[in-house]
Amino acid sequence: MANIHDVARAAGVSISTVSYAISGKRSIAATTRRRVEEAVLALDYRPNAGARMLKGTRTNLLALSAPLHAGSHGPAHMAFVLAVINAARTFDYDVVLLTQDDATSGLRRVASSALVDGIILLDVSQDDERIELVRTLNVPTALVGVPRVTDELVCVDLDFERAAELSVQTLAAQGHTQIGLVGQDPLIYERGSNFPHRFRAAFEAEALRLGIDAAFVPSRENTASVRAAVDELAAELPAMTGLILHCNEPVQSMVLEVLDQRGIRIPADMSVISACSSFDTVHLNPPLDVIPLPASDTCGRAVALLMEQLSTGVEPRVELLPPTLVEHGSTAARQRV
Amino acid sequence: MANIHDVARAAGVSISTVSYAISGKRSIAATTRRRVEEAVLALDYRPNAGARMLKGTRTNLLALSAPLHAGSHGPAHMAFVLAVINAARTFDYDVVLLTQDDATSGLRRVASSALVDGIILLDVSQDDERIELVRTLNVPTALVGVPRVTDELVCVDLDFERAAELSVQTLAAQGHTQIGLVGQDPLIYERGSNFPHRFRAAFEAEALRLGIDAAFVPSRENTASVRAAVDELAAELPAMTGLILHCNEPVQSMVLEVLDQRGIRIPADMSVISACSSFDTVHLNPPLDVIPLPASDTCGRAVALLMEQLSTGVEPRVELLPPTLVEHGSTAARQRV
DNA sequence: CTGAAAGCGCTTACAG
DNA sequence: CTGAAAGCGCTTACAG
Repeated sequence: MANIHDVARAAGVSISTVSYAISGKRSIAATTRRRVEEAVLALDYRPNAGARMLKGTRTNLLALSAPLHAGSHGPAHMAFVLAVINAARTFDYDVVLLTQDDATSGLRRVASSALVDGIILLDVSQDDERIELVRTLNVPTALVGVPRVTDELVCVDLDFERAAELSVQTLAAQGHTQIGLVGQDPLIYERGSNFPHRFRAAFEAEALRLGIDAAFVPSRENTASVRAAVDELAAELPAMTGLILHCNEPVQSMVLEVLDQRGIRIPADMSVISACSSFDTVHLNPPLDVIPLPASDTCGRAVALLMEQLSTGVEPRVELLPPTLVEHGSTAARQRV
Repeated sequence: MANIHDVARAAGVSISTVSYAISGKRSIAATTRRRVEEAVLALDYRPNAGARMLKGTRTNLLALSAPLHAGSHGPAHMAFVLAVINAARTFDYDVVLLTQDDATSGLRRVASSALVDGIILLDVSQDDERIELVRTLNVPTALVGVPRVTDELVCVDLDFERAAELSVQTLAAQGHTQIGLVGQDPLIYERGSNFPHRFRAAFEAEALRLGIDAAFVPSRENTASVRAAVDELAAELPAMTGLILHCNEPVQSMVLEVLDQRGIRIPADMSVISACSSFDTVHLNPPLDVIPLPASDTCGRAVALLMEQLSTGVEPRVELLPPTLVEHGSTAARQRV
């Protein structure tokens, strides 16, 4: 593999000129620059990553902590990982993926060996063990998700409270007076993941505020559990005509299947909103109105804030992205009976 | 962050002694070693990753190329990524995950900057563009999957041909004479992914050899497509009593749902085998006999062979792991009518 | 059993 | 506009 000396020799310049020509950190005569560029191309030169790291500038590597928990949903998980990697690449960063159960030891390892310039934490729970660690690590960090205590942290997430309110308001404005919510796997609530709680609490508060009868049930990812969940909602809310789905893709799909089996038509008999979904709801049958959870937006913003920390610095903050509702015809004004 | 000089000072030894005490590459007096270990612990010292890389020994980083294609199945994909990371960690390696569409540029980047010691290629297609690249890169590489031309490559995979034969043989031995195969998403066949073709071809060849009537249909991941697939098989094989599922988890689940709706009981009316599945089929309803596709085995073996290349060297080879059948009661001898 | 020193390949003040 | 040189933090022959 060619090194900077090879390039310098080929271009007939010193190694500092090569370095500056590549980094652009000082002005170079146009002809010199061209000669260097040609040599770089001819030798397929790329600066040695270790040497760059050692000089203490940038490693161009960031750590992505994405532990896989019980109840996590593979595709959604993957979507966030991909979103972080794509965002990182736009800043010329590569990503070291840490997934081991023992999340803190991996972070400690890559941070204290100065392997990475920064850290992205995914799937943050309310009392996440990683929070305390990154406080001590002194490595720039951005979280996707909001823990209970956010002091000194940079956090990005969809505004789940607003999303819940928007869901309820939309259905309430259409005249629905009994609204059900199918939630995530119970495991996810138990583990202290923050967004399901935030969504559920805001759902119930907003329903109360608007005088809506509301009921919530979690559901596991299997047909029996989904069927039981739907039946439980129907029992609690006999006149339910509005349904909010805050669960993963297979569960949403199963809910629609169960409604179909029960002869419940969408939106004639039931208005359905898919809330905070990181997949495309037009592939569902029928396509669902959706408040998207855009992995690329939240992760992109988190990566951007991380990059800002590396350069200019960033004040600690919690950024909540405003939810929007995209209609696909699965809600309608309530039929008067 | 403490460096090796800090540790040397704290332990009252030279930096070379610190280095050797940590690496164990030469014998050290027990008391000296203890002093060094204490200093390392006290200062929370970890060698600088860049400096290690620069010395040209090991970066302790490997690149995982896992492009996400149309038709890829999220959870299965994730399972393989996780399996590689877990295996890498057992060798004290971290993983840089490359997922961009432009797979070759990422590999070129991390390889020629000497960021990684080796490369794992996932989801290899028959004429994968990455193959030619890694041949020129001169970086140890192991593939999970088998391309059309395997010269000079180290490849690991489940033996899909044997798996197909084992599926057919098992059902044939039970007296089934008409056997259907539900395959992957058509996109996956079009893209030239190798294992679906290998499985399908071996399925048809083995059926022919045993005098079994066989039919194959691909299926997309939606209920309508699955229903159509099942009906097509039933039309082609009116006396079908054996069914092999070589498709992702949701599709397998939908097939079972459709069979249930059609009043077809498992295994009384239909013996079903889940082939090369990377998920747990006991959660299906009913649980299915399965030939597992153990991501941890194939990926673990690929990583192990990569590590061998880094030390002793490895002859190019194609290692096909033998399939096994795990019974869960979804097959039975054919009912004579 | 241990230490002094070279050198990995860069980046960046320092000089001109 | 360009070059010579220091130095980042290690590992590893070389010496003793």
